[in-house]
Parts: sequence; C-alpha cells; structure tokens
Amino acid sequence: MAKRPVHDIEAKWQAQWEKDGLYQAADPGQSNAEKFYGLIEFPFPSGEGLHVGHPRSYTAIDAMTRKRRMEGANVLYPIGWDAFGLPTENYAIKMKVTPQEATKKNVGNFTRQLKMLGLGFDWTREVDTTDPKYFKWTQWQFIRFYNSYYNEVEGRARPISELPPTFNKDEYRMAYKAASTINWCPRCKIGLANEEAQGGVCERCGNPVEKREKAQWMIRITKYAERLLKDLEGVDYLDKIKAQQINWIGKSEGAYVDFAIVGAQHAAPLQDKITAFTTRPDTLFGATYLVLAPEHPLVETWIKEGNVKNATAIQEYQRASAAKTEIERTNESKEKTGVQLEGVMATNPANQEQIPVWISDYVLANYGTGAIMAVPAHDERDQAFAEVFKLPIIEVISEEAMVNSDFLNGVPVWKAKDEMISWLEEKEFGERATTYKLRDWVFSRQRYWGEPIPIIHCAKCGAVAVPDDQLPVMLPEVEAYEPSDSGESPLASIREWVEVKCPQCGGDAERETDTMPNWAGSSWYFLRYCDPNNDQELASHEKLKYWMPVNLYNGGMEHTTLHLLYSRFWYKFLWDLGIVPEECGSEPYAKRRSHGLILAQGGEKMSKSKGNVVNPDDVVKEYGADVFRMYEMFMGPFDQAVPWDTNGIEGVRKFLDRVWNLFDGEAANPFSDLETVYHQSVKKVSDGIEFMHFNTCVSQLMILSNAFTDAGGVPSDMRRGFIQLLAPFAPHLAEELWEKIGEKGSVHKSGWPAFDKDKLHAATFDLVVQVNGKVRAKVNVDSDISEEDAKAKAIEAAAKWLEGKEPKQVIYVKGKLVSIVA
RNA sequence: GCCCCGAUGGCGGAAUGGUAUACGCGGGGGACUUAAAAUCCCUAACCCGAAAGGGUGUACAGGUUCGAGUCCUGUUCGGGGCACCA
Repeated sequence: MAKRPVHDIEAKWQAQWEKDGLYQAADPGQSNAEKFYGLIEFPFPSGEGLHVGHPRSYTAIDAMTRKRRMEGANVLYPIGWDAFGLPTENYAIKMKVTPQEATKKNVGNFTRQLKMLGLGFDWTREVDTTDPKYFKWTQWQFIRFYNSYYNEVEGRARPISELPPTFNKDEYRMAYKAASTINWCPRCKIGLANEEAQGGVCERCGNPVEKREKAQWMIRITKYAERLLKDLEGVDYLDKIKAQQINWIGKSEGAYVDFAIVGAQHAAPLQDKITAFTTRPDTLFGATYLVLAPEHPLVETWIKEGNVKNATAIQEYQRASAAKTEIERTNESKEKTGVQLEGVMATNPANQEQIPVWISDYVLANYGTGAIMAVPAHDERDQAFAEVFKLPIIEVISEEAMVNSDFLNGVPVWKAKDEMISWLEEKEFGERATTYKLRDWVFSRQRYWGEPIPIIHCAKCGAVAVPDDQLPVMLPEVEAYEPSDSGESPLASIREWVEVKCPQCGGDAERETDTMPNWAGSSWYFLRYCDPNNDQELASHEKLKYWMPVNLYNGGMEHTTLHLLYSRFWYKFLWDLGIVPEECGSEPYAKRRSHGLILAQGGEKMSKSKGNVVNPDDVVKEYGADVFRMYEMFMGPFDQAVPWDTNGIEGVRKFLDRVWNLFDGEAANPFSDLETVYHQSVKKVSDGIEFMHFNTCVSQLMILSNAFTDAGGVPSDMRRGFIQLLAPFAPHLAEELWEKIGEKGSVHKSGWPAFDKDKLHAATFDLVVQVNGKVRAKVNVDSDISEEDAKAKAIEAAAKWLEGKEPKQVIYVKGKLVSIVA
C-alpha cells in the first residue's frame, strides 16, 4: 500500500481552496442561506509564534463551521490580529526594530502557521488593530464615548448634545479625564487598570504595583453594571463564565445609613454626616463604632476645623497607608490597624448611642461610601478590629431568639433587612442602596504602541475631540519609544507631534499623549469582520443586521472576565447610540464557550523556561495538519485542561493511515451490522459537533473505521458519508479521498450525511436480565421483541436465581433490559 | 473566607438513571523479519478459582430508586475565579 503523501495533499488543497475562495463568506443579498457566525478570539501575534493552545480553539470552531457550511449555511469564520500591546513594544526594543516592523513580521509568521493548518478562515476579512484603517474607527468610537452621557431616565447612553444646558457636560461624559489613584508598575513603567493589577501585582510581569496619582482617561462602564448583569440571563454562556461576570460586577444590595457627627470644637452637631453603606442594616443596633477609609475627605475637613484632637497621629497613619502597596495592604490583612478620630463622635440612629469614629485601611476608599458602620458581633473583620482596640461588641438578637430567652432586658431586637430599610427611610436615617464592585474603566496607558487617544488640549477651549475628518490620529514614527520613569507617555517628548492647532479656535494646543489599552481594539473587532473594508462607517447597518449577533464565540478562560465584559459593554454602548442597529439585540455573543489549556507532557504548564513547549511547526512537519488537528480534538474534553502526549498523536496518525489505506482497496459488501455502526456514527458525530464533544466524535470515527477494516473495505454506499464525517476534522485528507472516489467539487460544500433512524439499532441485541439489581444473564433477542416475550424470556433465563419463587415485580426497559425483583 | 468546576483502569478518557471502563496510549503475548523498526493479530479492572462461575469496584459516608459513575445530603481532596467589597 502506498504511503499517505501527507504534505503533498495538504499543500495541494490549501492552494486549491484559496484559489476557489472556498471559505469566503457571502455578503447579505448574495446568499439565501442561513448565516452562521463563528468567532474565535483573534490572537496577539507574539514573537514566539503560534502556541499549540491556539489551534485547539481554532480547530474546534473550524470543525463546527465546516459542518454548518456543508449543511448549506453561509458561514462567517474570520481571523485577525490583536496586535497593539506591551509585548510587541518590548520585543521591538529587544530586536532593535520598530513596533510596526515587529508586528508585520509576527503577523507574517502567524499567517503562515495558521494557513499551514488548513483552517477555514475567510482571509479576505482579516483585520489588524494596528492598521490605521482599523484604529481610525477605534478612535472614532472613543470620540462617541467622549461625546455621550448616560441618560438615567431612559437607561441608555445618548449624545451629549441632548444633555440639558443646565448640566455641566464635562461631568457627564462617558469618557472623562479624572485624577485617580492608579496602579503603577515600576518595572513596566505603566499605569494599570484595577483589572490588570489583581492581587496587587502587575499582570504582565508579576512585580508589586505602587499607587500613583495621575489624571487618566476613564470610561463610565459602571453605568452599565446592572445591564451587564441582567442581560446575562438572555445569553448562553458556560455557567462558570456567567459566574465570573457576576462576581466581577459584584452587586450588593443594602442601605446607606446616615450618622450625625459631633466634633471637638462644636457642641451642636456638625453639618457633616457620615454615610455608611451596609448590606446588613438589620444589624444596625449592634454598630458600636464607625470606620472611615484613611483617604475619606471628611477626615481632612475635620483636621482643618480642629474637630479632631490627634491630627498628628491621624496624618501619620494616612501617610503610612498611602505608602503601602496593594499587596502589603492585603498581606497584612489579618492584623488590623487604625487610629481613632479623637473628639469626633457619631450617633447611631437606631438607639441614639454615641459611638467613636476611626480610620483604618481595612476600609476601602473606592467602594460604597468609603465608610462603614462596624458591627463586631456580626462581621469577622469588625470583630478583629474591635478585639485589637478593645471596642464594645454588642450582639443583635432575633425576635425568635428573644422568645426563648430570659435575660433580654434592654438587648436590641433584630429586624428583618427589608423591614429595617423601610424604617430607616421612614425616619430619614438612610435609604435603600445598591453598590457594585465594578469600577470605571481606566482607559489611559502611558505607552507608545497603542491607539493615540484622539483629544486635543487647548488652553482656551479645554479638551477638544479631534474632528472625525482628521482621523486617524497616527502614531509618529520615532526612534525612541521606551517608557520613561516620569510616568509620561513616550509620545509626550515628541514635540512636533504634540504641538497642534486647536480644531475649535485655531490657537496653540497640545495632543493628548496617552494611548488606549489593548482592550479597545478587541472590544469591537467582531463588528468590523462584518464589513472589514468599509471606509465610511465602522460597519454598515445592513451587514451588521445580517451577521450579528455572533452565534458562537470561543476563547480561553483567561479572557472570560475582562475582555468579555469590556466588549459586551462597548457593544451595548454602540447599540444605545444606534451605531449597532436595534435588530442586532443587546448582546454581541449569543453563545460563549471556552476551551481548556493544553499542558506539557506530564501535566505542567508549557513554558519557555522549562523547555517543554511543543511547537506547531514541528508537529505539522512530522505528522501533517490533519493529524495535528484531529489529535487536538481527540486529546480530551474540549473544556478541560489536557496534557500533550507524543504517543497519543502517534495513535491518530495510525488511524488516518488506516483510513487512507481503506480507500486503496476494494469496496466491501454492506451487511446489517456494518450499516448499524455507520448510521450510529453519523448520529454520534453530528451530535458530538453540536455539543462540542469533539473527542467522542474522533472515537466514533475510529470505531467506524475499525468496522470497515474488519469488513475488508468501505461499502460503496457509505464512502461519501464516511468522507463527509471526516471532513470537519481532517479536511485535507477528506478532500483528497473525495476526489479519489470520483466526486466533483469540494467535500466541504457537499452536504452533511443523514442517518436513518430505523438503522440505528441492530436486528438483535443482548437483553440484560437483572435480578434484584444484579446482572444475571444476557439473552440475545430480536430488536422488535414484544414486552411480554421479553419478560417471559428474562424470567426463564433468571430461573436459577428465582429458585421457583414468583417475581414480585418485573420492569421492562425497551431495547435494554428486564429487571426482576424476587 | 465566598463563587464555579471536577474526582472513573498504569495514563488521556467513554457512558439520555439501565451491561462501568467505549476509543486511544502504554503493558503482556504472538505473526512477519537474520534482527530491529514499521505493520498486523490476540490479551488485559481487581479478588477467589484450573475452569465454569462467584464476589468487589467510578474519592469517602449516607439517602432516593426495581436499578446510581450519573439524582439528593454531608465530608475529603484537586483545579479555576474573586477576595479586608462592609
């Protein structure tokens, strides 16, 4: 038998497919077929090249879209490059080339690698976030954020021009610049969003982050918190992905409670009050002190007014906590520290008790109101704090408990949460409140390799958006783009780029020098795929209406929190403004799945430092793309992490070799059992692709192939179907075999095989006989046996275990078993 | 601490509440070969038994059911996410 000419076949068909434009999606109007939009997270084209993890997702969605295409759907399966970002900048610095050159080189390499895998991408729709034709629209959209506000009444974003003139526009813009404490990575020399500094360390390099005050561009994603939460109900995401989104948004329901304040210099209560947020207003009777975040603005006020007696100690504590990094604050979390604001007392509205006020860094300034009522009897943290500083602990007791107790004189009663909120509102001591952990999105980066934020600062006019007809704002070509210690963007030092005329008044002005985060370009790329070459709009309504929403989106778990949240938000914003048409719906992705990691042999993570990285180039060189693809599908359940196994890929190679050989020999004569396996296989592979059980699809193809081998060949009426079943997984081999059996056209547009329901079961089967739950016998019977006959045969076969007794109960499961209770 | 997911042979894993371990890897045995590789065939959960057969078995303890890997309750271990969020 001839050896399978793997590489010749693959090269031949890849060229043919490209020539025929086989995988090009038809625009609306050109096709009457149903559309299917399959999406994979577009890769960041790193200098390392493709990782074996990338194709796991690409191959899976390729299999699914291939099946759809074979079924006649108009499939959109696009590819592009999320090419801005820090690693390219670092790579470029190392290689002494520009980021533009580095990107071009890396994209070239990725393109070669992806093409060698024979993935059915529509390459005519390729997008690149660093292409001015693309980022022009990213900038354009930023200007929409800048020129919009959130209309609370309508519950959606509207153009800022609709804001009543009595409002100060700058306070309502969806994109705004504000001084904020940012996470600063001293190694990367970059400001990070909270999301990128989780656990107090830089996401990129693992260095502890410091806090810095800096004016940053922010986007008001918090306005969408409720919608981002609620709309999860209408989409099909993996449960754990929904859970991550819900967690991150972090909704808490409770109340704001106001505490009146008395200070050292004032006998009468101060004007100021402290508002605390609590999810447990029912424990208000047990609040024995208040705690403010060290940064709470009232602390400053009271120091100035002389209302606190120990200003020096307070200021020292404030300085100490400001100097701590996030990680230090977290690590020391067990030991509570703080300082009392001596001279200041608050009134507990529930019982008019005077309670002390403290500052402590266990209270966060940027959540809730930056102040809490401490109930040490019912909160672990408050308890720890109270124990350190010997503060009173009062337990709040429920009415139910009161009934059975005899020492309750004077002990406060626990009201139900809702009852308590109503009481607070009635007495005007507070109000119902909802808070979210989600913060506004820090959108500024002090880096070169990102989209310049299209704003011009004019001394006279303030911040002015770059007019649409002057977009894109290009990155200047420079020699040095290394970040500086000053925290300024490298763009700031390029004076000829920075200095411009104000688009409004024509006076001297300066460009904004911050660039956008990576998340920007990836927040809307799926829209651009619908209409990638449009130079009038980011995408036409007609095309968006046709293609959106994405039917299936797949990517790694590492992007199911941030990227998913940002892009859902971004999409909703565009939808609010009508840039994305109403008909597309409020969510961009109808269905989201994620694949598991591919680990190194032995179960460790692949990493360069461990030297256990498998390079797709080597695998394809040795085995070819079909084996590589099929092995990745066979390794294990799609959503689980699985280790690479060199022996495992050999098994798949042998399998495809056997398939190849099957078509070298004679056609076999069909017989009943073979037909059964065939029809079962059609069903199992069809269902398996739908439910993303790709590993069992491959198993079933092996079972079918083994059956054909045993039969001595593939019966002629099963040849087409068998090749069609193979096509989504081994597209090159399938195409070659398709040609070999004399079929015209591509197998990938040839239809999808159907199974015959009547042929899913063999003529006879082994009827299982259980006695008292144990399998005692098997009787081969006709498939169409009647219930009565089956029971009779079963009882006969079970005679030995029944010992002449009459069965108490006989249960019949059609096609499976008879269960006898003796 | 909170949330999510998982635990099945030597290994990756399969199994709409109905024959546990399909398929693949690795192992053992054999064929072909001077030999090896490649390829092909056979074998294989564990215990008792020569065999027929019987018993045990899906992390652990219970429960529901004629019947549980699957459903319920509790526990242990592992993975992931969040975490001083009041």
